[in-house]
Amino acid sequence: MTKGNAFDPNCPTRLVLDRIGDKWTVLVVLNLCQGPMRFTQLKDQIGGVTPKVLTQTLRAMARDGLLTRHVFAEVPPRVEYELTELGHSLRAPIQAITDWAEEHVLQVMASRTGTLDQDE
Amino acid sequence: MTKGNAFDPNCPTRLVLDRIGDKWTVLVVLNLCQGPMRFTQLKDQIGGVTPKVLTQTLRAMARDGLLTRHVFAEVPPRVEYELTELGHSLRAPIQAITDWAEEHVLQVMASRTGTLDQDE
DNA sequence: AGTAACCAGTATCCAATGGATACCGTCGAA
DNA sequence: TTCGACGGTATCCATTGGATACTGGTTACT
Repeated sequence: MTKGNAFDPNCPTRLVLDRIGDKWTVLVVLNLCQGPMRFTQLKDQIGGVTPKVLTQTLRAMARDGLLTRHVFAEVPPRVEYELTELGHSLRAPIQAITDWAEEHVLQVMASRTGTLDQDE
Repeated sequence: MTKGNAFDPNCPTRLVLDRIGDKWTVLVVLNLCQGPMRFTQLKDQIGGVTPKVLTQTLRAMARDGLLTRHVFAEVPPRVEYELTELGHSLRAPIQAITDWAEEHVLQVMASRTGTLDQDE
């Protein structure tokens, strides 16, 4: 459908782009690739995320069908988040982005600090 | 270097992730892939972006070495933005993301609206 | 002569978002 | 009895994003 006009703000692709463009979403996917995980575990893994924001992220991702939220009726409470098939399918493209980031971070940092002596 | 710990907030990969995770950055790259472009042209192509934000985005991208900003001493003024080699190298991973978005947007929308009758 | 348009932005203001911090209830362990 | 684990909320504030209006030099139009 309407290939390439993610430039149209009404294009649904933009909505999807907004979600997966989210910093935390990317990190959540990368974590959950390895299997289901609990809230606190996730929070500890992903440095710097506050519980509020993590909750928001997870809820939004669940709403979009990227992951499931499974509450166990236990005490202490246990909630597991697990990628859906859809969520798993995001892994490859996200990996492409993070690979790029890791590969080129030095160039970016060099450019950012005005050090223009990168010759790669 | 330190593969996989984009989870550490101090990891430079996070910084890069923040930039390329930016909605407008992605759209700018996609536009500039086809060749250099002027400010207004870019603004018109990318629906919904305000000049202030576009300026911010372009400046940040230039700072990070993703594109160059070429000012022509003409009147009316002309400023051309062009991807650097580094910027071009971002195309593939970004394309992977947008392709995913276009492929799965229906599933996401279906999940979002609660319509669970999506079966490919 | 006056005026409007072009271009690449600023300036200003307001709403939404992100993030820091503190707190909650339930239960078992010390 | 008080503490900690767990999975979050509640509250507050700073930063950001976005909408709208404006600038200035020149040329084209009326």
